[in-house]
Amino acid sequence: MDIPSKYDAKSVENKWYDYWMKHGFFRSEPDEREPYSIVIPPPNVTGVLHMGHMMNNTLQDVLIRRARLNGYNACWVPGTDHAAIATEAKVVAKLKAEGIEKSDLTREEFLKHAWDWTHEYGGVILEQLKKLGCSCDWDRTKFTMDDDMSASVIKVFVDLYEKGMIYRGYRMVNWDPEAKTTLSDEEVIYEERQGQLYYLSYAIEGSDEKVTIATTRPETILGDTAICINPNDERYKHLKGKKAIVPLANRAIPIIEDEYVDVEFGTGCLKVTPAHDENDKNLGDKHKLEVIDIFNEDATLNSNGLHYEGKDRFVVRKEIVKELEEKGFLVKTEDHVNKVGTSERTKAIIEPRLSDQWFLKMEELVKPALEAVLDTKEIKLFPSKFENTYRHWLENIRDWNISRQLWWGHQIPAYYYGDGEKDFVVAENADEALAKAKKQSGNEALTTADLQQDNDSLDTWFSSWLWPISVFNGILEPENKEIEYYYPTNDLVTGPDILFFWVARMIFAGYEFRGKKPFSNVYLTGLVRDKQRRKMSKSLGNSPNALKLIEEYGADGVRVGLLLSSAAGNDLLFDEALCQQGKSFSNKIWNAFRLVKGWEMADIEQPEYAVTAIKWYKNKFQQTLKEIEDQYSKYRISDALMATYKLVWDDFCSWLLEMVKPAYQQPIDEKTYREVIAIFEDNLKLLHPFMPFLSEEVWQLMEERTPEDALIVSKWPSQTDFDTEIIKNFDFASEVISGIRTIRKEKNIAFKNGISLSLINNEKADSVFDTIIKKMGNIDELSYVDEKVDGALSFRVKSNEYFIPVSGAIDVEEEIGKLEEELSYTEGFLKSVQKKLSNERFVNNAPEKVVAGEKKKETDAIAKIATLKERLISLK
RNA sequence: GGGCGAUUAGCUCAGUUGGUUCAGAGCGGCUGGUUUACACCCAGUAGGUCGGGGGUUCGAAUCCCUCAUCGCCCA
Repeated sequence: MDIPSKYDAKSVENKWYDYWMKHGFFRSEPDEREPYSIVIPPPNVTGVLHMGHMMNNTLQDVLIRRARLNGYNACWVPGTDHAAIATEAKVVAKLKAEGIEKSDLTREEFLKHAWDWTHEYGGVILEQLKKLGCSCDWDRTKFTMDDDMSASVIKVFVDLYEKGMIYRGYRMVNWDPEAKTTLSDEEVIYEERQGQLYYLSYAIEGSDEKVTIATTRPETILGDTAICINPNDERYKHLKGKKAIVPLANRAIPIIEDEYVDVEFGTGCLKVTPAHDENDKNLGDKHKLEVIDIFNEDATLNSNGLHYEGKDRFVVRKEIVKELEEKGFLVKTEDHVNKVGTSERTKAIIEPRLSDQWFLKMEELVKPALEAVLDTKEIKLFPSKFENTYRHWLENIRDWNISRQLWWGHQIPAYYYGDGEKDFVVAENADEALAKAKKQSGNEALTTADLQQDNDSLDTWFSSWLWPISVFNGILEPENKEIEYYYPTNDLVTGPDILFFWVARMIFAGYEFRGKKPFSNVYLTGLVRDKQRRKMSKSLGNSPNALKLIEEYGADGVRVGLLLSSAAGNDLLFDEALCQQGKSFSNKIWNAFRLVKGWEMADIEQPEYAVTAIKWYKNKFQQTLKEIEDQYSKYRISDALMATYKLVWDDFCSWLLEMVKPAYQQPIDEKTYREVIAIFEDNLKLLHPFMPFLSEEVWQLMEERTPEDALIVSKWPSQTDFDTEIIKNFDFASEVISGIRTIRKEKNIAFKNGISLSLINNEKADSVFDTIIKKMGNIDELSYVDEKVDGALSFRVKSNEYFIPVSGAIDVEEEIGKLEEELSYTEGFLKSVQKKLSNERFVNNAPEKVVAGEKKKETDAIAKIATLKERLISLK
């Protein structure tokens, strides 16, 4: 068979993915095995794969493939999220481009467009995940707006309402004037902006006096309903009980007192606009102030805005400052940096706004969620540093505003039958609503036509917080076989940016609706950044095209590249060079396979070096496997990969294969061959979670396999005891080989020229690796001697001395120089050890083990110094 | 403004409860090497007063204090 020297990822990836799919290896159904389940963090249904997804899903695939190899019934549930604001915004923009305004459409018409859009672009991202090798159970693919998923959301809403946990309130909310909807606190991003502080002069009613206030938002003076001073502020005491006149509006407003006012800020005198500021609203409630809302829903001014009606808030800010200045109300302006809230999705500046919204009480939901993560550790966060952040958020949480003024999403199941504030019912459908409405109103004549369903829809997260339950239909049929089997799920892999949006809320939902945690472990990945530490984003254009990367480096190469430097919770500075490293690794494994595959077997005796080499590798493999298991258990996936990488590249390829390799064009004995193949197979199993395609390809090329024998469903190597002695002996031998190589290099002795080696075995080193030293160093003759060999080059490993005689004169001066350097270094080392040992307090206080270690160092150093000195004398 | 975390080799990071190797890895660098699996390779090698200062201890990258710089979360 002629195998190309370069691994060609493109030609094999689709082949194996189809094969795995065809044989249903990703499929999971409840059976007698122990389950291992993961639910995917559902990406935006119309989104495309970006680096964050790639990393996130690679990690999930590693976990799920490893679980599968470990004999679990592995189930990875894929799906997508309807992403209310983002998707609605895209559809609105698309319609606009076609000359259609959303306001010209009915809800039904708009939803039809939205569904068309979803069907056209929906699920592209899932196809991309397949290219990456993700082994999701695609038959389970869910969408947050599937009928059953929607029904779950509505049922939960009704339940919570009936429990008194959902209420309607007239509250200050975060208003996105661009999307014309409210946002939850978590969807607001605070940014520092350079602005100005305007000092405005208000006249005092019935006097010539004026008072100056400082504000960052001069346009809101039209909504002012009070001036507030601190009662402890001597400067303004005389104003108590008086009234001030709002400039331009000429309204008289009361001057109130409250300790809330910071006397240090501005002039120590505050204008109060209850309709447009959270703190002012609180003041207003406390002092029973009038509320004047000056904005429309798109943040243009309404009729309270006088002659500014219809103009945008920022246009008005400029114009009103000009007018105030012209009319003498503007005292001065100062530069001022302030934090403004912006919409996570539309980037619009958030306007605090009073409106009727739906809220979910948080107080009770938070308790079990805090306990599970911080006390019982029923749910573990990796890395644990996020526990602090989690605690802080949960302890300061406010009720969750769950209504959105959007059409794309789950419509709130509240039905109004009258104009009164309480003339509504909450029900799962119109029929039930009618029955409830009749009962509640006492009006038996009501018909469905009299009911008006709430126009708002629910926050996207109000559906995704149910995800681990609803994908198994655990809301509608709480005792079905699937939910009982797969829930709680095992691991969740997601970014820390949605720790609050999603993770915490799933924990709330899990305890509230199942009385159980939704998952046991949460692995929080870092954000993917570019080399300059900038977040990957479309606007910066610094996000590489995911599919192009796969094409260039192979899915396995990209997976390895992403995992190599992605310690949990640490940001990943993405560099394509890492994918190149992954690709090189693929090629390395490929070529190891080519080498082994090319060997001719013969009925010859197994050489001693091969016996030893294989014995060593088997122990080394076990040692590494133990390490890898430990790293997996701590979710240190990149460390597990690095350990695998070094095992395969260094120990397997560079050492084992070189050690057992037959001479050029010579056959290999059958026993060694079989053992190397078995070892190779075990390596492939360790590699499979990271590099599924390459490992399966090599596995299948090794021999004919039935589908049941495919690598993806093979058995993970089991752990056994291992002998550390042989590993130590090997390490010693490898230092000897290294010494030989160094001398060869320094003296320009080509490897093909055999040399002889003599040694004084002060260390009483085991001779078991001698045949290997001979082979790896191309040593013709290896002899044990008692005396120094004159006229030979030498090196030392611990206190052992090695001599390589060379033809012609050796450079005595150079040799002496080297020896002296080594001697002075060792003497310095001995001195520091002896200093420690002569310190009584050290000897008395340090543990015996440590003292013994130091004494051993002392003995070794003394022995080495002796050999060095003797050698020097013989040369001089 | 409040809270949390970080600062170790040119880069990205390990370093577990303070103590066996006078601090480790990968990448990159440098030097040499291609008839004999792989130059997407092999071999060898250099590189760090563990951010600064102080303290506790027989002993500190590790614990405490302080300063500096950076990041994240919240208001």
